[in-house]
Amino acid sequence: MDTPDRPRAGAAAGFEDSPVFNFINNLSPIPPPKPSDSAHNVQLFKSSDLAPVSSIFASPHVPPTKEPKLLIRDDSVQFAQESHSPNSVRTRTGTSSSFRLIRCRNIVSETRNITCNLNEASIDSLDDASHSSESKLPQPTQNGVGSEEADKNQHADGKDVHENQLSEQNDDEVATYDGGYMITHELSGDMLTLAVPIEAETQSANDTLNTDNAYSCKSLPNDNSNGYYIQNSAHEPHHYWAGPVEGVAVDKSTPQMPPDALQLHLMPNDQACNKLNEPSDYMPIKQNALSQHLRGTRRRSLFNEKAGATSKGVNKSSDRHFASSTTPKCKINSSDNSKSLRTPPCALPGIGLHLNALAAIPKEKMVPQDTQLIISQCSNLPCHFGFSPPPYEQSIISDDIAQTTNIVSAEDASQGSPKKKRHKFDNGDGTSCKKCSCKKSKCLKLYCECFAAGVYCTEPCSCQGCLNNHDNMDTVLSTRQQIESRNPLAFAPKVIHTSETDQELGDYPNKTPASARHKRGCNCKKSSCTKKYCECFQGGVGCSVSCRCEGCKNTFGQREGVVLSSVEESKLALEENACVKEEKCENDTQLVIYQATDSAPAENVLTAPVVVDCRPLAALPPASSKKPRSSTKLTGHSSRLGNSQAPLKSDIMLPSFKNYTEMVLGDKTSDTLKGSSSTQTSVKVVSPNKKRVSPPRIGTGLSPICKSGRKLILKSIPSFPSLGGDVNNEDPKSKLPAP
DNA sequence: GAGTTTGAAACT
DNA sequence: CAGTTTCAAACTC
Repeated sequence: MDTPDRPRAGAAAGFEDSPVFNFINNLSPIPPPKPSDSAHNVQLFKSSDLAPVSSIFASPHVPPTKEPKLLIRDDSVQFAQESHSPNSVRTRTGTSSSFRLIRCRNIVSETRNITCNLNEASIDSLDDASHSSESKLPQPTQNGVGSEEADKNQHADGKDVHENQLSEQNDDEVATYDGGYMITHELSGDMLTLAVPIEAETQSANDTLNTDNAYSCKSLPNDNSNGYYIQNSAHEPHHYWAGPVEGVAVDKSTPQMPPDALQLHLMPNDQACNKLNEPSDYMPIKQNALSQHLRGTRRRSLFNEKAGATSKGVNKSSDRHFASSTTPKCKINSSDNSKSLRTPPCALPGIGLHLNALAAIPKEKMVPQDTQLIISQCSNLPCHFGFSPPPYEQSIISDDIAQTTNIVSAEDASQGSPKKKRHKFDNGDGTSCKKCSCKKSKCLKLYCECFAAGVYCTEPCSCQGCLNNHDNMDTVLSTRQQIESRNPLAFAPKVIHTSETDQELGDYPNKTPASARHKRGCNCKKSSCTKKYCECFQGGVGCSVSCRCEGCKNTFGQREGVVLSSVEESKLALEENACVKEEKCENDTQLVIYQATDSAPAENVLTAPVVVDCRPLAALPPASSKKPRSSTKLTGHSSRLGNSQAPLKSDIMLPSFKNYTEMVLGDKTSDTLKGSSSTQTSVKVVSPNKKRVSPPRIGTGLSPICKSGRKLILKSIPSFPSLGGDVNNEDPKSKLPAP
C-alpha cells in the first residue's frame, strides 16, 4: 500500500508521499481511455467501478442492489470499523463506502496494480474476516470488476461473497444459494443487482416475514435492494426490475464474460477511478457526474435498444451483452403476434419511469421468489425503448420505483380487484409492462401507458395497431422526441418522490411530503382525488399546490392542507418518532412484517444514518379503499433499501438532483438538499399500510425538509452533521474532511 | 365483459 | 393560453 517514501521535491512532499499520490503517479503510465473508445470506456468504467458508485449515488433506475446492502450492512455492521480505516476518505455510509472503495483501491493498486479490486478498500472498511474471504472469491475469476462489486456487496456482509461468486458463475443457480440474497454482480457496477435466489428469496421472504427483526432490515433491504424488483405479484408473469436488470442479467447471463469485456471493464475502471480519485476532494462530485453520466449512457446502451443503436458505438460492451443475453430472453417471453416483435420485457432502468405507483405491495406479492425469476430472466421486463432519464430524475425515480412497486402490488392486493383489467406493473420506473389496451393511439401517445413509461408494448398488452414495439423503434423514438419537444417532462415520472415523502407518509397518511408530488398536479373535478382517476392519488401522493382539483379529498394529502400538513407533521412526527412502530396501519400483518424490519431501523433511528425505508410508499388509502394500499412489500422495502442507497446516490446526485428538484418540486427540495443533516439520520419506517411510520427523526424531524431521507442523505454528504444516526449512515470512514 | 365515467393528452 | 376533442384507464354493473 504505502510506498510512502518517495522523496519528492516540493513542499507538498507529504502529499506526494501519500499512497494516493504515488498511486496516481503509477497510474499515469496506464493509457487513458481512448477518446474513440470513450464510449466504451465510459461503460466499462461504469460497469465496474463507477457503476457501483454511480449506482449508489445517482442511479435512478437502478437501485443498485449492492448499495443497499452495502449501506445497510455497512452501516449496521461494519461502519465502525470502517470509520477507522485510514483510507476512507469519504464519509457517508453507502456512498461513502463506494467512494472509499475507490480510493482504497487506488491506494492499493499502487502496490498491486490496477487489478486491485475494491475488495481491498472494502477490506479496510470491512471486517477483515469477511473481507478476506470476500476478496478471494470473485476477484480472480471475475476480474476486478465483478469482484469489486461483489466485494462491495459483500462488504456489507461477508456472506455475500458466495453469493457473488455464485451469481457470477451461475446466474440461474442462484436458487441454490442460501444466502439471503444473491448478488448478481454485473459488470457494470450500476447494474449490479442483488438477486435473491428463489429459494433464498422464498426463505428470505419468509425470513423477512418471520425473522423480520433480526434480519429484516438487512434482508429487506437486500431483497429489495435487489433492485427494484418489481414484483407485482407472484402470479404476475412480469416482474419488473426497476434497475438495469438486463444489463445485469446480461452480464450474468454471460457468466463467462468475454475476457475482453472483463478486462476492459477493469482497465477503464481503474483509470476512471484514478481520474476520479485524483482529487480526492473532487471525487464525490466527479463521480457523481460521471456516475450519472455513465448511467445515462448505460441505460441507453442497455435499455434503449434504439438508443443503443445510436449509441451502440459507445456502449458496445453493454450492447453486446444486452443483445446476446437479454434479447433472447425477452424474445422468449414475447410470443405474441404483433407483439412478438415487441421487445421482450426487459427491465428498463429507471428511464422514463413513472413513479406514480406508491402503494405498498402486499406480502403475497412481495414474495421474492418471483424476484429471482425476474432477475435471472428479466424476460418479462418490457424493453425500454428508451430514453434515459436525467440523472436527477433517476435518483428520484429510484425512490419512486420502490414506491411504485409497492403501489402496484398494493393495488392488486388492496384493490384486490380481481378485475383489474390491467395490472400495471409499474415499477415506478415505468419499466414494467403496463398492459395497455390502446386502440387508436397506436401506443404512440402518452395515452398509452406503455409508451408513456418508455417501454415497448409487450404480450400482456391488448393494444391494437400498436407501433410501440421494437420493430417500429424509429417511429417510437421520433414520436417520443416530438412529445418531449412539446413537453420535456412528458416522460418524466408523474409523481416525484423525495425522501420527504417517505417520512411524511410515515407521519400521516394524509400528509404527503411535499417532495412527493405529482409533477403537474391533477385537475380532478369529480373524483375528489380519491380515485385513480386522479394521478396524484394513483401515484400515492397528496395533492399539492400545483393541483387544480376541485373538492380534493386526496387521502394522501389534500391540496389545501399541504402546508398545514407539513407543520402538523412536525408535531406528529415527534409523536411518531416516539413510537416508530406504532402504526396507524390498518394492516397488522403487514405491519408486523414491517415492524420487524423496522426494528432494525429502530436502531437506526438513533444511529442509523442509512435510510431504511421499509416504507410503503405513500400513505395508502384506507385498506378498504381500492387504492393502492401499502401492503407489506418486501420489494418496497428492498426498493427502499435501494433508496437507502439513495443517500449515496444523493451525494453524488446532489447537484443535479437539486436542479431537478428545483425544477420540478421547487425550492423546497433544494432546501432540503441544503438541508439539515438531520435528515440523514432519519430512518424510514414504514407501516405497511399506511404510510410509513415516520422513523424517528433524530434531529429534527419536524421540518418537512428534514423529513426527506434522501434529502438528508444528500445534505449529509456534503456536510456531515454528526448525528448518532449519522454515524451509522455515515461511514465512519467518512472521517475525511468533506471536500 | 360491456358500458360508463373520468381526467389527461392532444388538438384547435 | 384557453377551450374542445380524443383517448384510454378506471370504474360500475
